[in-house]
This record gives sequence, C-alpha cells and structure tokens, in this order.
Amino acid sequence: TDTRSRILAVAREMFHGRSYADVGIQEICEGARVQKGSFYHFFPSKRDLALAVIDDMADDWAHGFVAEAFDQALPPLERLDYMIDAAYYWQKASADLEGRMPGCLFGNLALEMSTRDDVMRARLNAVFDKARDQFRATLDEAVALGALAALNTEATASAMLAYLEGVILLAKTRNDPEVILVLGPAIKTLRIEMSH
Amino acid sequence: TDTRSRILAVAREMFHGRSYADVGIQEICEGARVQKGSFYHFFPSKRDLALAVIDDMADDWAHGFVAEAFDQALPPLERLDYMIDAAYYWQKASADLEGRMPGCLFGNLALEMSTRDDVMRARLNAVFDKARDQFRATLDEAVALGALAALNTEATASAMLAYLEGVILLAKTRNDPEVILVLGPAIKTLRIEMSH
DNA sequence: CAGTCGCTTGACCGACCGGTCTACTTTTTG
DNA sequence: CAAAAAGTAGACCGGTCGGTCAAGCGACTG
Repeated sequence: TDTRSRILAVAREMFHGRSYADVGIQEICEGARVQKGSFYHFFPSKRDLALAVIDDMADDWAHGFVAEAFDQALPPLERLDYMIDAAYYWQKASADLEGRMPGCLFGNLALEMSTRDDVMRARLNAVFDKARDQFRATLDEAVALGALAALNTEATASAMLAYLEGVILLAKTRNDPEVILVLGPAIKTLRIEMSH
Repeated sequence: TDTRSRILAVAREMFHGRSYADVGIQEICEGARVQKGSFYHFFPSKRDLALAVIDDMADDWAHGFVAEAFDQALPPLERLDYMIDAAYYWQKASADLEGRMPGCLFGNLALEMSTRDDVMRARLNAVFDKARDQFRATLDEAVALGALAALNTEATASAMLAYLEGVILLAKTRNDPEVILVLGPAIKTLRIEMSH
C-alpha cells in the first residue's frame, strides 16, 4: 500500500541522514503523516522497519546506482571511475540540499548496529557481499581483457569496497564531498596478489 | 581525580563497544560505581563526556599504539605493516574477550555524530588529521630514502587512513578480525600521484 | 443489507532518557 | 579549628522512548 511505502521512504531518509537510535517512531510517523497504530500495522517493530529499509535501499541500489555504475558497456576499469563519480555527485547533492553529507546508509548502520544486532549485521553483510561481487566481476573482466595483471580478484574487490566506504567515512567527517573526488580514483591502485 | 577517570574509562569502553546513543548516563554511573550527582559534578553533559572520551582516547593512541606502530627505528614502509598488525591484534583481542569487534571508536563516532554535532565532528576530524600526518611523515621519509617513487604524500596519506577505516568497518561488519590481516597489507599499494 | 476484513485512530502504558537539586560528607585551606 | 570548597548521595523532574490496545472507519463480499 501507499502508507507502507511512505513510512519506508521517510524512515530511510531519516536513518540515512541521522542514525538508527536518533530517529524515533513518533517522528517517522509525523514525517509520513501516519498514526502509530498504522505504523505497527505494517511493521512489528522499529528493528523490523530498519531491516525493511535496508532491503528497500539495497534493491534501489542494485537497480539504480550500481547497475549504472557497473554498466557493461564501459571498459571495466572505467566503471570504477564512473562509480566514484556517482558517489560524489550523490553526496554532493545531499550536501548542497541539506548542508550535510549523509554518507553511506549501509556503512552508517553497520558501524552503529553490528555489535548490537546480529541479524541486521548479517543483512548488511549480504549487501556488502553483493557490492564486492560487482567489483570482483569487474576485476575478472579487466584481467580477462588484459587491462590488468592477474591478481586475487576476490580479495582486491573486498579491498576496493572497504576503500570506498573509508573514503565516504572520511568525506563525511570532513563534511566535504570533494574528498571523494580527490581520494576516490586511487581505488584503481589497490592490489592484492594471488596467494601461492 | 579517580572518580573522573573511572567514569571516563567506563564511558570509553561502552561508547566503543556499542554507540553514543545506546549508552545511557545511568548505565555509565553504575559501571563506574558513581552516583549521578558525582557524574554531573565532573561533566556538564553527556556530550561533553563524549568529547572528553575522544580527547582521552586520542591521547592514549598518540602515546601508545601510534607511537609504537610509527616507530622511527623501523624502515618507513614496514611501519605500515606494523600498524596493520597492531590493529589486527587489538581487534582480535576484543573479539576473543567479548565476542564482538568494536571497530575504531573514532570511525564509529564519526559516522554516528558527524551529521548531528559539528563540534564533535571537528574534534574527530582533528584526530584523523593527526593520523594522516603520521602517514604522511612516513611516506615522506620513504620517498626521501628512495624506498618509494615520488607521489602526493598528503593525499596518499589520507587515502591510507580512509582505507584503514574502511577495512576496520568491513571487518566489524563481518565480525571477523582476519579481514584486517587479509586486506590490510594492501594499504601499501595505494598511490595518489602528484598533481601537475 | 449484514458481516468481515484491511486499515486507521489516538489515548495510553511502563520504562527510561538526560539533567537538576538539595542535603550531606569529606578534604583543603587560612 | 573554623570556614569554605570539593565531591558525593539519591530523590526527583518533564519529556520521550518503543510498543499496546480498544474502538471505529470504509470498502469489499456473501
């Protein structure tokens, strides 16, 4: 229904821009112009809402941002630049609009919740695994095309994901999206060699 | 006094292992075996406590972990490996003791608080700047010694810091300290060239 | 037209939040 | 030794938290 998706959208934005603990259900209800009873008709608990938000955003990500950035038409290594650019423009748009960088919803939630909720941690882990697989496929292709010397693509893919999250973390702390532009491209220099 | 430092120590551990919002003042007081009145005698607010915790930990860091890892006696590039190892053993010790990886206190707080409190963000930023300067000095030395081809040491230092934070974030999400051992050494492959 | 079912309303709950306050004890200081 | 200052004790505050619930709504269905 429309109520459910309105709650989901508002919660997503609030969780992203602030944090899980800092956003209250009442506030979400106000933002979505919904009463508490309705909220609890659709979501058994705040935690379940958060899980739904993660799924929702992961879906949007997979079909929007990621699908574009990892466009098969581009040469593999250029996809990485494309993705950095996409991350930059997205964060910059938020910074211009709201005066602050929300960072990565998944990274934010991962650091906040990993030590408190294993189910949520597992869910975020799965999102990261999917992202890593995208990197990995890209690297595999680059190696196959001879654009890159053979390397441990799985580990390097994880390293690239970690680097991306780290760059966004640093940019958010500096409240300066340009950090992504300056540091981002170095993602291509990361290498983990194959183990023997 | 001793009461103040007991509060500080307990708060640090709790903030590190969970999050700022998730830890209550009452809980901290119980942990430190102190009454609320005493707490507010030493700290005007929870937020000020958090700032004090940041300063306290930054100090310990600078004089302990960092000072060791960036030991001047070691060849520059080996210091990076040493630092990765130190991060690994620290996180592993926590994981073994408490069953969970706390991650980096500064990274955790940065993602949780950056959009909500500019003073705290600035404080965390300063901590990161200091860490970056350590990386930078190491890189400068490596270049001077000819162990590394000339590069943009300041930007590369930031990239390395971001990567370290990202690796810890990923390891925490996977709840597996070994991630640090596998991905960490690739920090030496990061390069940002000098701009012309 | 009666009944049911998805959805909504909003009052209400106990628990806990960060923070205040007054009274009391201990330590320092002149 | 007296007085002031530093620290401790713990009851208390309004507000908000996540969550519950009984009642009511309108739209389908028999």
